[in-house]
Amino acid sequence: MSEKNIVTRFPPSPTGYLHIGGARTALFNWLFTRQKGGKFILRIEDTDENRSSDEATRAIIDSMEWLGLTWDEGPYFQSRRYHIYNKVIDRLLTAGEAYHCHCSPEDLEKQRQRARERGLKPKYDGTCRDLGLGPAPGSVVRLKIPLTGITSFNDLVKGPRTFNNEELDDLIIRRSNGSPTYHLAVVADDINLRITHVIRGDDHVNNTPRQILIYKALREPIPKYAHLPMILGPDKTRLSKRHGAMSVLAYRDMGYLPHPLLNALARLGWSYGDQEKFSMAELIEKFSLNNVGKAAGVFNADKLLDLNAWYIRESPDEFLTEQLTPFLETQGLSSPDHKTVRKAVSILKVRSKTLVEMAEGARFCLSQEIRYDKKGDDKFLKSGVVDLLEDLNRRLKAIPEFNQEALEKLFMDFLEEKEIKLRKLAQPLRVALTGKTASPGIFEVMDILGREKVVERIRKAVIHIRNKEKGAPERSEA
RNA sequence: GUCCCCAUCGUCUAGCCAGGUCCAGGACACCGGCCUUUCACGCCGGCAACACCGGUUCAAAUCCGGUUGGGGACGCCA
Repeated sequence: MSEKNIVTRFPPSPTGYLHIGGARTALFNWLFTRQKGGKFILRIEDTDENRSSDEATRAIIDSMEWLGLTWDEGPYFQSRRYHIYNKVIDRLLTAGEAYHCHCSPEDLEKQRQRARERGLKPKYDGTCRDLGLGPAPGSVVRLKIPLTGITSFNDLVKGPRTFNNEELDDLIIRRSNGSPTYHLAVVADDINLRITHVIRGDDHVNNTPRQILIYKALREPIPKYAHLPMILGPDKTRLSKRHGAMSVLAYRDMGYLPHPLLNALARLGWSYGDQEKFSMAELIEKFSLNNVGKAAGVFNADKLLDLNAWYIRESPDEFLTEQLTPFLETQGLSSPDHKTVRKAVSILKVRSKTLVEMAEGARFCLSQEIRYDKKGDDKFLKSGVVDLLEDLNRRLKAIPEFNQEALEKLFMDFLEEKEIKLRKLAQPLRVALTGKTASPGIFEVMDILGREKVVERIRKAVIHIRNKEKGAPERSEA
């Protein structure tokens, strides 16, 4: 098979948001396909009307778009393709590969119960298999699975797999309400869309022989399979809602960039020697199913955070400024002053692990009012620094140029004259200007605020200290 | 219960297929130190694993068997 003809698909069911497990499956399909120059298809498996929703579909598509996992065809919706499935089921019926079954759900439950009691695998006992029954209200269609023999395939991740057909039972392919079941719809669609490689979660390994048997009954070529190990929660159990923020959109809203998320996901299960960081181009170039591990893994949120911080540090200011905009808005800090935002980004990016943090960090220069942190207020805004601050303010008003270079010079002279260390002045000043004890460098802070705001905030801090002392006489120093 | 699969630091993993170069390497986290105007960044150092038991072999993280632990499948869900 020419690699150019490779076709893969990502088939989420819209029963909830896209979580990181699904995102990783999508990513691996996407990387594999982009590397080979093939076609990647998005297909929405919404045959379960009760559990599917438009919101979920929307969330999945938004997630894929945000991640940049572009698809070449689709999205196809299974709910609109019943004609395809019906045709396939009829073909199976006509060929004698499938049959009508009149057993009721209650009968089946009893059968399963009995099998369990005898220590056997619960499966359908084949009551209607050779009865030659026709369709009837409440009846279903089942596939005739070979009673003996084996079904095997070579998994691109896990190696050769072989299953005894005796372990399988005659699966239902058409429900009593006429709709196709999952296995039938998947196979019919994969045939229809000419899928060549099925890359999916580990939980489908045991489904694979059933699906292969449908292909065989149809005499259709069987695709190649690659089963990815599961992603587990921190408690090593299957990922679920109780594991907290696992939705792709939640990561977006927490201020993560798509690239580090993808990078982290890629390294969960796949590796390329000791390399940890990959550009998207490298990921596409270096990805290989051969290097996907077999063991399930736990998603390492700390590592993602570190990666995110690293990508923020490395990203161009302009790009980050753009990315930051929605986060400023949600914090009520939106500013038309693009230059200030960009300047803030440039000094904040080295100390922001997420865009949320960055937006928070930009507060001091985008908000008119600042509030003093209790801790910083108590510790640094004390009467002892009033003279210092007032003196400093006089000089700040007087210098001709208000920029970092001039400020550093002014401070050097000032500190020498007062015979104090910079830290002695920087911390109270930092609290006065930003409200916090931690911020970018004090000269950067002053530079970005500009003379007017700096002078004003120092003035306010002095007033604040005086009021404080007046209201509650200072206790003896500890 | 039945069947299938998996197993290296707390976590992600390299090494395993082609046994010796591994008293096991990297990353995150954590703990020290340096730098320093705070917070970060950066740099240096540290802690920490071959699940267990047998076998094969001159030699096993690597091959084989079993035990234990974990996961998955067994739906008219996907």
